[in-house]
Amino acid sequence: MRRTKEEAEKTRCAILEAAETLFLEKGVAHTSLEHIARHAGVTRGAVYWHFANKADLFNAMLGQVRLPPEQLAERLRGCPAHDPLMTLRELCIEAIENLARDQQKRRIFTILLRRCEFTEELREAEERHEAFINLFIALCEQQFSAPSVASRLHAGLSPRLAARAVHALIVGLFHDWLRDPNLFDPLSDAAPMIDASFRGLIRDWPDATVLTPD
Amino acid sequence: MRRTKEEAEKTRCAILEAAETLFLEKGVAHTSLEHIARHAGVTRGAVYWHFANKADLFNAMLGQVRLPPEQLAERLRGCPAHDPLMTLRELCIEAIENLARDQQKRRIFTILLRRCEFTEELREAEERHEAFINLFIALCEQQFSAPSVASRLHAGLSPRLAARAVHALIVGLFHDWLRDPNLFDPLSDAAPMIDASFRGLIRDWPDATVLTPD
DNA sequence: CTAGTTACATACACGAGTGTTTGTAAATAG
DNA sequence: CTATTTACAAACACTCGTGTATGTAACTAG
Repeated sequence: MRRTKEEAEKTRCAILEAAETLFLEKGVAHTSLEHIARHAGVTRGAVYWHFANKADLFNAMLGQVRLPPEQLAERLRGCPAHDPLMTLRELCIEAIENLARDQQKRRIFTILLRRCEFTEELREAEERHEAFINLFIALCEQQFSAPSVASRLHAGLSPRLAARAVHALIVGLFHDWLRDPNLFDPLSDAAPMIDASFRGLIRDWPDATVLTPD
Repeated sequence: MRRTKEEAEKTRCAILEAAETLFLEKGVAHTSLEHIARHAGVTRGAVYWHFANKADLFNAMLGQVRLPPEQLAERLRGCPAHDPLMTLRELCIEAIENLARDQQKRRIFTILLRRCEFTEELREAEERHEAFINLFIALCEQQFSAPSVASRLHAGLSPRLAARAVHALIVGLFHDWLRDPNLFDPLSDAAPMIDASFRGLIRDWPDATVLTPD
């Protein structure tokens, strides 16, 4: 019962969706291709037709969305040179808000953070993801290194350390919130928390009331 | 070739150590009890003698050390009521330093954060661990709720939010550093980063020079 | 209209992993 | 000194998962 091209594309999506659901539910290693196929209403034959193996399917799943590290790095790379800190601040807040808004991104990032073991077969995905993280940290450090910014760092802090601190906070917020979405509300709480972080790093960081007047 | 009691205890430890090594290296789900047994120089018979199954072995491995969330919660629960913030600050810094010093703790925490999928069989361990995290956050919030502290919070922040921010930073630092130990040096960098966080939360947080005069 | 291709389903071969059972030599209790 | 555990090793039975090979009906290009 051969399907038309668009029907084939639909089964491909169904397989990706089933993988997403089951990976999230039972973990990547504990989900077999048979599980995925059945959940998608097809057989393993279809899965092997569209994907080479589980790692390939995993990578395809990740490729569907831009995850926070990638998006942050991308947008930070092309950001205006003037007032680099404010841009960084807004990007961080947006990243958290976006994760809360985009359900699929949320599921996939949860899988990455809490539902998979980065063993040999998933090494490629891991390295790609870590590369974006490192890029973000580097760009972040670059923002803090601008002369107009570095001089405003609190005593005891270097641009390097400030960048690490910002990234750690974001990763921690992601991790915590994905574990328990009741811990805080990204839409209302992201800004004050990020601002608190910047305030601890930069000497004359403006008041929250100035940043969010309404 | 029956062993004496102390010899049996040694093989038990050898199995635990092998499990630790292999879990860290290849992930929990991707390590079989056969692997562990061989690495420990015994057969699966010995493993099944000392432990009921993989989950039991995993729990025993976790039970060997107090992980940061547990330790933080414990020490924070019995901390002196006066100057709660300084105590909290020092506990946070110590937690990061301890993780860097204690190799075993570091390996086991890495396994928990990056080398295991919390599926059904490991649910018990996960819930126990999360309980300590939630306890720490609650105690942390309690510190920020003390009248003498809450009034010093920056605008836009609640004790609740401050507690979440502190925990997120710590989790993020753990996560980042365990991923790449070159990102920063826990022994020298923990204090300035934690101080920066508190400075962003509390209005009159003292200078770094005051806290570390030498 | 038909040859070739596509999009799968089905079947097969194989290994790996688990849990259990049985065997056994040595330690230990009495 | 004998009986009974202990602390495993070895063997067994079973399931699950993978990868591949083969079958096949429908689509599609010419």
